[in-house]
Amino acid sequence: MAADGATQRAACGQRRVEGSSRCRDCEIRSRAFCAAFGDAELTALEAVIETISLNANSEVFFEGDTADYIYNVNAGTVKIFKSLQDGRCQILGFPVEGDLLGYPVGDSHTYSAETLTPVRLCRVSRARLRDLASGFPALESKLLEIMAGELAGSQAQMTVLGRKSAPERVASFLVQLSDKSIANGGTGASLSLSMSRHDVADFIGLTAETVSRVLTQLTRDGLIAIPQPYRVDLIRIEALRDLAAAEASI
Amino acid sequence: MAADGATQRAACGQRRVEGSSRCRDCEIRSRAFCAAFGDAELTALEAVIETISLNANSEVFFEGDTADYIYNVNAGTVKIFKSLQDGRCQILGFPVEGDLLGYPVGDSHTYSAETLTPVRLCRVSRARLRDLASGFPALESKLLEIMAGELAGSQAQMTVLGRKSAPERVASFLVQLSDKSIANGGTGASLSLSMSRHDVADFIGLTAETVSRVLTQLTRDGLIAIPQPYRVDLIRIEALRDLAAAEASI
DNA sequence: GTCTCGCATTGATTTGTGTCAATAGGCCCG
DNA sequence: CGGGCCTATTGACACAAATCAATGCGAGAC
Repeated sequence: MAADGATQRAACGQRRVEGSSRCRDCEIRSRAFCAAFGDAELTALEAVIETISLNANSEVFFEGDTADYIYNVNAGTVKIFKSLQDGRCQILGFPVEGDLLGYPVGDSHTYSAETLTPVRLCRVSRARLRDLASGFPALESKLLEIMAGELAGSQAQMTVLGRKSAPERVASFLVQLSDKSIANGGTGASLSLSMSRHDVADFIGLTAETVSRVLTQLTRDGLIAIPQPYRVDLIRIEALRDLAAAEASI
Repeated sequence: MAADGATQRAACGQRRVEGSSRCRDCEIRSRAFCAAFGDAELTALEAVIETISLNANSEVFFEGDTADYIYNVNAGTVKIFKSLQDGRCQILGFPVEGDLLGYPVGDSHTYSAETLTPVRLCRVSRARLRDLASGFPALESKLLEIMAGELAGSQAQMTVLGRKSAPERVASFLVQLSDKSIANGGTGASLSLSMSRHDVADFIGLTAETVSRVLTQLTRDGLIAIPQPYRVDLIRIEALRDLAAAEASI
């Protein structure tokens, strides 16, 4: 799903603001924060939302930037990350369609965001959203639900980063992608990665070489197959889950 | 670690419910989610809040438990953590007075919580809180703000766990404690730890031995002093900040 | 007072993962 | 079609932190 979009990239401006969008036709509305708005409120929402298209490998915002907008990913994959002085990088997540980008509170962005593939975003001014929210308590309720989900996700990832071995980390990553794919209607058995080995490594706290070695080993053990570098088939997914779930099964 | 608490539990009442509390006299109300309530609403709040006292080393709830309540720490220190099957443990944080325990959404707790010191908690039924919230949009707004702050904190910790060296991790931990102490009105130069070396290690993704070695080295280098095992004086705090802030200074 | 137990510290050694380096494959471009 | 570039893979080696082990210290029990 990643590479095909490259055609759109063409020679056009890296960031195209396409103006107001038709939220009532939006296919992912039910998965985004916009789900908080009923049909009646959609007109108000459409008035404050802009749609933006970005090429692959372009920045959305940097850590420390004033946070004037929040975004919703409409299509494509983004990486959000924190950088250290010497170039080390911790990737915090890979938001895809339906995911929120940027927090609804705070003055500035606490992480950087960069596209991995061509991406379509919805952008809303936070000031305007705040005005809207005063009339719709359901919005803050929805945002709260989203933030709580993200917090639980970060805490699971803290466990991966702080306490799991390299094979457990890679398995956790693959299972996570698989689950997300299933949630979006896929089978979860064949994954299309939109990020490099290096990005995977920066997400799970390893190096690209170690990720590569572990993937090779998992292939030898028959848990996965890698027909192309950016495609992973999960052959023995229960075994992968066992490896990933060093977690106590509550 | 859940096991040791079992001994103490027998002797004295492990959990004393002290009944409704007087929120208008509460000294930490401005730091807790209860700050969302104005003086007028305090009576309603007092009606649904219970105060609980716990000994050190007693569990508040376990990961997977049905989340009927959320809690606010009133006094003392708690640890929240996730356990792996083989006993590995990742501590997610050390909530202290003013901090929220448990999420306002979701069916069950996503982590376990255990006291490190004697603790006083406020407990609110989530169902009752939901009823209250329908009348006060400020509550969800406040909860949203709290969750966003916690999310930003987890993401900073992900960077510590995924990308920092042992000395950087220990320095990050000390600076974080110092900042929290300053925020609560202290000088931030002399810290009283309420957790063991082992707990520190489980928080920053090391072993107790490594934490001990790093602390010894920092002492030799004159950055800190350790008059007693549970007390740390930060002598050259700028140097500690430099070490911790491998972060790009935005 | 002495015994015991848990925790912190320190040392010796091992090991998992990082680092450095070389090779190979895919893709775009001229 | 060949050249350059980027990424993935693989190997050899180094090193940071884990593991294993021993000692010491302080608090509570009796």
